Amino acid sequence: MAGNYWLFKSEPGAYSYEDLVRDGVAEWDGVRNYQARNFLRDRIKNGDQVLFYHSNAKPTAVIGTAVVVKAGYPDDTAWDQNSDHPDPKSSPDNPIWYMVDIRPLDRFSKEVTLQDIRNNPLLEDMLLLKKGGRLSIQPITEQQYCTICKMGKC
DNA sequence: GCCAACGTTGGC
DNA sequence: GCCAACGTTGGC
Repeated sequence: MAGNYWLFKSEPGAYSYEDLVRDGVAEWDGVRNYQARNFLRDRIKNGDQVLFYHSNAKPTAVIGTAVVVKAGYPDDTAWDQNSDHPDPKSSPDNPIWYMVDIRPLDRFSKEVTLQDIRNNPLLEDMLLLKKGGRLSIQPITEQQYCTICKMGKC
């Protein structure tokens, strides 16, 4: 299988890996950044594998893996005024924002912290480490994915 | 809580 | 189309 690999960021206070395990399947909604939207809409496919990263956490780290179970489709929370992130410019007829569904795979027995990633020369090219690597959805390589999985002993 | 680095908005 | 102001992200 020639799927793609991604890193999804989430603030654990908003939605943690534990929440994903509890829910079983999560709609990855609320992404309001065009670059990330393009990935969600055009590139992320069923079966793609995902590293789940906790940002704004102690420590900031990759917690586990997940798999995409539904490719990009319109984010209907955008036109729900009661949602956490409504956008009046988006509508069912003309959706601006997209989301995917993911399901948890393996929780790491050891969190892979940002510092661990920095310290591994194999991972020096990751967007996460670049200045301004704030994108909440980042493409990663298979090698980067596998390296981090091994570090997390999953 | 601070602040650097971005993205977005809006006046012109 | 430029760019200043503003909001957000996210590490520390």
